Amino acid sequence: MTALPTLPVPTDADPQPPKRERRKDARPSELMEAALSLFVEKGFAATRVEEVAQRAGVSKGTLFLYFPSKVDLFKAVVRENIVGRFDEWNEAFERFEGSTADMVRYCMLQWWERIGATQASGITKLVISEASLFPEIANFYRDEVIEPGSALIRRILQRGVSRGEFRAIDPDLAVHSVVAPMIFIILWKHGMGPCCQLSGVAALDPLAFIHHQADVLIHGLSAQTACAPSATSADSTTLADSHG
Amino acid sequence: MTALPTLPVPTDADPQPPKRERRKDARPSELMEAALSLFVEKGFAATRVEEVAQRAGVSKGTLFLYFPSKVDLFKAVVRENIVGRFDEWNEAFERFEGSTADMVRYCMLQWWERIGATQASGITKLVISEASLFPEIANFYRDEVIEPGSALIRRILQRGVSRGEFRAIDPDLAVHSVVAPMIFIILWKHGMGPCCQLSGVAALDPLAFIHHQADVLIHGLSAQTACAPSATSADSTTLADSHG
Amino acid sequence: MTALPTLPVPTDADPQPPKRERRKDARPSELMEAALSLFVEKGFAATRVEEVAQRAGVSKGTLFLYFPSKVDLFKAVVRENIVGRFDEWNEAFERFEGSTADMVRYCMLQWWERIGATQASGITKLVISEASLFPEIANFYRDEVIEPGSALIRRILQRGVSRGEFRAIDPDLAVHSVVAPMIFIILWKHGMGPCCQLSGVAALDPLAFIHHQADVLIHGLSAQTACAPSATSADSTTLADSHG
Amino acid sequence: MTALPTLPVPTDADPQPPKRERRKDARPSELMEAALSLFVEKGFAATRVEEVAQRAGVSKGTLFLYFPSKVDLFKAVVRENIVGRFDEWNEAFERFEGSTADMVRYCMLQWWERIGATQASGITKLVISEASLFPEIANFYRDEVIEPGSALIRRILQRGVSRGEFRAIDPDLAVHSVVAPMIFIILWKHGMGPCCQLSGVAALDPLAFIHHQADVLIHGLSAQTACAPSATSADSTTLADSHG
DNA sequence: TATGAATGAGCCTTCATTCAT
DNA sequence: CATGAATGAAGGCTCATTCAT
Repeated sequence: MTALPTLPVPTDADPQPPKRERRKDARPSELMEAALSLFVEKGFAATRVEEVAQRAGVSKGTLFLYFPSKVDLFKAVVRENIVGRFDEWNEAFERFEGSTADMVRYCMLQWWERIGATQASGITKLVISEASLFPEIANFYRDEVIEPGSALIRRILQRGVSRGEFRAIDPDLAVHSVVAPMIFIILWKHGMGPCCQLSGVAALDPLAFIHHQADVLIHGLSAQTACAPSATSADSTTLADSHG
Repeated sequence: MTALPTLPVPTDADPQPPKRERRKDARPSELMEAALSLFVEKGFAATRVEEVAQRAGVSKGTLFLYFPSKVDLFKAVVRENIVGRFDEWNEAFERFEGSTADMVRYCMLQWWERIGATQASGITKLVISEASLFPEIANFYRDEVIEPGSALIRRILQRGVSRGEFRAIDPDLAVHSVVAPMIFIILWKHGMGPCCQLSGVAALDPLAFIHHQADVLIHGLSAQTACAPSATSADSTTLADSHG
Repeated sequence: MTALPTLPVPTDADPQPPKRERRKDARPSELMEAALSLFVEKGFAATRVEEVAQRAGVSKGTLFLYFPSKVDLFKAVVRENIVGRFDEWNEAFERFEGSTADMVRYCMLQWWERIGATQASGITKLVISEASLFPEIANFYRDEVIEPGSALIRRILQRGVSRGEFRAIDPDLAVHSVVAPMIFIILWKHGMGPCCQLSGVAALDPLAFIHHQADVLIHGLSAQTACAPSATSADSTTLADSHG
Repeated sequence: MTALPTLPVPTDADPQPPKRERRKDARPSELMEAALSLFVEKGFAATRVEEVAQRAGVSKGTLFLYFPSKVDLFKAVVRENIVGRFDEWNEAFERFEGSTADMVRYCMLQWWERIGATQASGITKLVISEASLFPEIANFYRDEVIEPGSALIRRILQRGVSRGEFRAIDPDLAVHSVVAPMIFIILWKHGMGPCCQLSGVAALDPLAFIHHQADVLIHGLSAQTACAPSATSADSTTLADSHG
């Protein structure tokens, strides 16, 4: 501790002018990464391109060297983060030999690992939030993500029904039962979560919730249930209607 | 299940449009109504105050007579439309004598009738989408809606567990199982739905889905299930890991 | 001269903040007038909208209240200053009973009074200079100004030929002989003139030149010329060709 | 008229394009050539340096290796292309022994061949269009081209008057009568012509017009005219006034 | 010397907000 | 109170110019 280093200690205010680096290959992904986090955080309109450039460590002009416009940047971010993992998952589905219940749980966990827990989940939040402003994006997302994703889940559920593991539920409705918790997690993660401290009941541990939800779902779809809910269901519907 | 609240429900939208007789008392709410639909549709940033004024049938200047700024208008819209019906619903819960399964279903249907199917559902979409830009609003929403709502649902689920109707699930997690489909419905209704034609698997009939989801949920939570999912759960985790 | 006025002498730096005046009707023409002079002076691209607004005594935003874009402002300026005086002139032509020589001179002088000497002449300079950037404008100008103007002049010249006052010249070529000096005057007036002091031979007195040119033109077209230029013409052509 | 200058005229454009062998000596002129055509076509402001570089087959950076700035490039282009052939033409004038009428026609045709029909004519268009933005250029052009050119034409006309071939016109005014059609041709060629199809009366055949204009001019200036235009002139002025 | 990625000042345009009427 | 013309700060985008390679 006696001999203090006399090397010029870098002060907070960086004295050297920002080096003008030439890194053509790295720029687009750097910019998209910066854009992704800002878009997710603040929405499309409230994100300024200069801020994106700043976060990527380049100037405003550089951004426009790689993306013709802010909208194009947005589209690129969406495209980049939507990797068609459905082929891979479809293949896994074909080879899978265990119970459909296991398959459902496996699917949800995989989704969490590959999508939910990553930055890519921000895209979903983004698309849902800005859908009305970018119908083109929304349609693109529907075609590339929603439809194939739903189709895969539907096939899994259908398998369960066909093999007598699941009750004879409407697969089109059941698909949403699988998707809903995922959307829920994403929105909590990117919407309410970061900005207001959610404690107690409102707090959300994504992985725990996924496991729980898988349990509930599998139980709920299972053919081996003793109770007969149909009568109750009819009653409550009547009740509801009487109030409508 | 017998005694259902038949309180006179105040309809939100005044049926006769008072075009001629324009009381200034009505202005704020007319403006907020116009603002709500635009905010929900286009988000905060993309909504222009002039458009709000136009839709409310007044001039741009008049809007600022009632709301000091666009942000204040936004906050007022959210505050005004966040109606906690939880007192009413808590009361109904206390008086309810039927099965907890019925109560869960009843709850979800009521939510759909009173919130989900109305303009009020837009508020949720709004708050979730804009939460990061308005932490104050997010906190307010958490305190006024999320916390009391979650508490109510938690009490219902707890009742089921206590009375032996439901398995011994973690009520804090199960709450999300009830909320997730509602959030999902809202976001589909206000996000993807209006702007891109969702067909086939992706299409969503809210009421049908609520009924389906109630079935799945009640089955999934029911104590009368024969199968033991714990072992399966362990297996599938292993599977997931081996595949990851 | 003894009692000096003690009224507050307005200093150069206007102390009162620029009054916010409401003059909706006057704005467009004020803006177009300011724009005309600036466009003529500096060209379209080099003229900044802020400068136009400033010269018109309004803010930048106000300009866009009346003209959707800079291009639209430009188009409006052109349209506004292109007054079809051709109907009036055509009518005068029909009623004219004097010699065609008088008619030609009258035409040129009228042009100078009504167009050449006014701001409107700047439009021609503008259109010619920026034609390639605004083909739409150029076509518009051709249809609305060049074609009808040429047609009128052609009719006048044709009258001279028909009545034996003028030689049997090609009217289509002769039209340009009338137009060329006008264009020349305009370009000198708005191009070289204002920015470089032209003295001696290069100086240009528009009215004197018009009178002179009318003389030359009338003499040149006149049927009562003794000399025979055809032979000379042929010779010189041969000469020119031998050099080409 | 007999002895015409048969000097070997240096052709401007190198016929064989040296694509392969790119000497750096050629760069500046290649760049200026590219710049000239673009400046003429689109004006100074609307021409992008990158486009100039591209057309010259080099990169943007290279351009700035030879010209410090866009303005400097512009000035260089103008300076380089302003060729005063007045020494040559003055010499030809001294030696000329034919009629002044022939000399006038010869002059105009020579101008067309050497200037009007070549790229060089674009310079005039350029200078006139951009004069107000570049007063320095305008003054330079006046000194190098306008003044000597006018002086030459003035001497020719003066010769005609002195020898009794022409009437006693004001030579300073008559100079413009010679110049005006040339300016007119240039502006039509580079301004309206390329961007809007001019048909019928508005169409312009430069060479035919030059011949026609030479005829008219020579007739108009000729001393052998019988009619007395002065009285007519006075009348028409009165007419104009009474109509104005 | 030549390149072209990077820069940033400057421009057009929008829109929340103000204020004279 | 109501209006809507006027304002000006702010943001998207361009392009002349610089500089590391």
